[in-house]
Formats: sequence, C-alpha cells, structure tokens
Amino acid sequence: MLDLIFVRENLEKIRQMLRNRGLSDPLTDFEALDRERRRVITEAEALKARRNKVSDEIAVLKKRGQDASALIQEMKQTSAEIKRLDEEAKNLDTQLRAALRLIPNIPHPTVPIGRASEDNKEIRRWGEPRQFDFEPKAHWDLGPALGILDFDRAAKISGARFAVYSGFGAQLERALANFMLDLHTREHGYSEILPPFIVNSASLFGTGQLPKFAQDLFKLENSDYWLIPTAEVPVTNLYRDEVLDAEQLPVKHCAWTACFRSEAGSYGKDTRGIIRQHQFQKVELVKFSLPETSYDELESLTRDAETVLQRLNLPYRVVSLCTGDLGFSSAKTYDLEVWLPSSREYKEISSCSNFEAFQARRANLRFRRGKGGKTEFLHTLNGSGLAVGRTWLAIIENYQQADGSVVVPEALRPYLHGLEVICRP
RNA sequence: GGAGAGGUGGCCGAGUGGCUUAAGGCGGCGGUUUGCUAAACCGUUGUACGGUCAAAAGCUGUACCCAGGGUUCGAAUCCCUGCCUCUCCGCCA
Repeated sequence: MLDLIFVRENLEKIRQMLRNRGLSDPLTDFEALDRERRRVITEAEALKARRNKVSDEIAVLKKRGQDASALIQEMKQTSAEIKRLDEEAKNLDTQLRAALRLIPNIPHPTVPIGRASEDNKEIRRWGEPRQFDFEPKAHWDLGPALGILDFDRAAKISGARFAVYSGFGAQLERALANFMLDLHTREHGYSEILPPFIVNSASLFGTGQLPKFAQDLFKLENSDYWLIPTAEVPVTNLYRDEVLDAEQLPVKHCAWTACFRSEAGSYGKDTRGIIRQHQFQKVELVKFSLPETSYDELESLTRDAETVLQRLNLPYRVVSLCTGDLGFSSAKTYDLEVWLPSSREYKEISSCSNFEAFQARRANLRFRRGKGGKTEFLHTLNGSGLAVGRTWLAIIENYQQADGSVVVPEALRPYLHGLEVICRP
C-alpha cells in the first residue's frame, strides 16, 4: 500500500508507473473521492468540536442545578447530523482505501520497463549447462522410474497437482531443506523461524496477498484461517504493529515451511511434473531493513540464495524482472532461474524482492532511530532460498546418468548418510 | 468442549457517566546542581486523519483506553457481538 498523502501529491507519477506495469488506471475516482472525503471530515469535525464544547456547558449547568434542556435538545440534532456525516465519511474512506489498496508498488528506477517475461533483463549467469552424451529425461520420467516419485497415488489420495515422494525421494527433499537451513543460519547469519502454516486474513493483507489475490489461496472453511502460500506471510507479519530499534536492523530470518497455492488461473501451465504443485516446500529468507540500505540488502539476499545453487553446482542465471512482470507488492525483483536440461531452459527457482515500505505500511512495521526518534516504516525483503521441490527436480535432471540413476551432489551427501547415487531398487 | 478472570500510552498501573485535557510511577528526551559518577530537582513525552501555510515549522481541530455495533446531550466507564490472553477441568499428539 502506498501512502495516501503521497498518492494525492503524485498522481501523475503513479499514472505513469501504472502504464509501465501495463495496468489500467484505477485512479479515476481517486481525486473526487479524496476531495469529497476531506470535505465531509471537515464538516463533521466542526460539529464534534461544537458538541464537545456544549457538553461541557451542559455539565456545568446541571452541576449548578440550572435548566439545560434547550442545549440538550440542540445537541440531539447535532449528534444526529454527526452520525449521518460520520457514516458518509466512513463510506468514502472505505472506497478510498479500497482504491489505494489496489495500487501496486512503484518500481525502482533500475527496473527495466517492459510488458512481459521476455523483457526481463539478464544480470548474470553462473555455471555451464552440462553436455549430455545421451538424451536427458524429464524428472517426471526419472522420478517414477526410480521409485521415488508417484503421481498416480497422489492423484488418488488428493488430486491433480500433488505428488508422493518415497524412499530416497523423500529423504532427498528432507536433506535439501536441512542443507539450505544450515547454510543460511550458520554461514549467512539468518536466525531460524518455524512459523504456523495457517494464518489469519490480517497477515495476508499485510504482505499484499489480500484482498486482490484470494483466488490463489486455500481458505479453511468456517474460519478466518488460510493456508500460507509462502513463509513470507507469517515471517513478515512477526513484527506487525511493533516498533523495532534501528540498532536491531537488519533483522534476518529464514524459515522452512510447506506452501499451499490453489494456482487458480494457471491451468495448462507447467502441468507435468512437480514444477507447479498445490503443496510444496520452501526455505524462505526474510529481511527487515533500514530504508537507506534495503537495496544493498537485496543484493546480499540474492547472493545468499545463489550460494545454494553454487554449492549444489547447478547452473543458473539471474534476471531482473521488468515492470510488466513485477509482483504487485514489489519495487524490484531478481529471479534466480535454474537450468533444466529436459526442456533446455532456465526455470524460476527463487524470487528475491525488495518491497520497500509497501508491506510495512500495510502491516504497520516500524522502527525508531535512537531513543527519542520518530517512528518510521522499515523496508521488507524476501526471497526463496530456495524452493525445495524445484531444487529437487533440478538435481534429478542435472545429475541424471544414462542408466536413469542420479548422482547425489557432494554437498548433500552428509545429509544422506554418504549416499552417492540414487538407483532403481 | 465446560467454568472463571482479564485486555487502559514504550512499560507498570489507577480510573462505575461530565474538574480526566487518561491520575501516579517507570523508562526516554532536554535542563539545573556537581571536580566526575550517582542521586535529587525542574520541564517534556504517542499515533492517525483534517484545517491553516507556497512548503516546512508552528498553531489549531477530530479520533484513538482489544475490535465492531448500541444507549446517551455527553462513554475508558453502561449494554450487545466478536477476537485474544491467563487459570482450572475435560479431551488429545
């Protein structure tokens, strides 16, 4: 959410930003709503000031035993008028805030302007895609053949877009999560959080998933509970409505969670394999930063996520998302894309974003410089470090051998009791 | 699931309809005193949204005592609903 007063004073800048993002203008009503709302508030507050004053007079008269019925009669009417104006103001405020909440974040000046993913800018590449002397298979062929991945039974017990991992498949997933958590907590200075996987709607509003993206979420019946689509939601909301000390910043957390996405509207996309699932696991990195250092923090957070791919020796590239591809709440996003030999393309495995104060404003995340300083909104950042399921499939595909077995990356072997190759049983 | 007790500023804590403009304390900030420190004393103290102003500062108004409704000329205070916390009982990994 942007600041109301900022929007009022920068309407043209915001219109340009919306055009760059390729969005239609939701600001048409904004000016009129804003003006009318302020008019009604001014009127109501003048009447309230009068009521407060007269109420004191009534108290004085009554204390002296004098008649106050004329004033009381007048205030009855004033109160009725105030009630009417308050309702009008509330109605206008609701509309104005609804309009405000639908305005996405303003992209950072370094974000490339463009319409879609083709316009994203490649920043760097790491590693060489391996040359195969046989035709590399996709993970949805390799996994079931190795007996570590089962889509048929997943469809039976749950439905489409679910998978059952078994044996070394399940252990590989667990090893990856542990490997990532150890790396970030021991070497990158993140402190580990294990949050609830179910949150209330206030949390989802805070990070920007609600109200606009409810269709992508799973909601529990007869409650205000939702399954988290990412650990970003519970972890970013940890300090909601709190004031942190500037000296504490940056606060760096990592969290392993399951993630649940209904993926409504993505039918037909990534239908094969485990690339797009209703449930997957992710290790998330979250930072709470001073405003003036948040872009340095974005660079280091991205490097922290990249380290996972480097240790696993998986080739990848980093792209800067263009204005048309940028998420609603983000001011700047780097996607990490891992090389998938079966489709011969780079596929998103992490998304590292600086939200500046956009989420902080929604979630009321503040900090204070020094003891007597004013509270300011801090900046929030997050990135996958990494999506565990997609790392799993990247390993299966990149480390496959001609006989269908999969070599275990050296960095993971300690987490699999020294296992070197995953073979058919 | 049952019974009970609670939710007041950064923190503790008083407050059963109008001298409350939320007492008092702690903490913070500024100052006085002091060779230095401590102590003492004095002053000060939050957020949001309006108005005024070219803008800022300042001045000024309104709202905010968990949230949302209601009663009343007037609500932290009375009524209703919800959320959360704590205690005890039951059930449970």
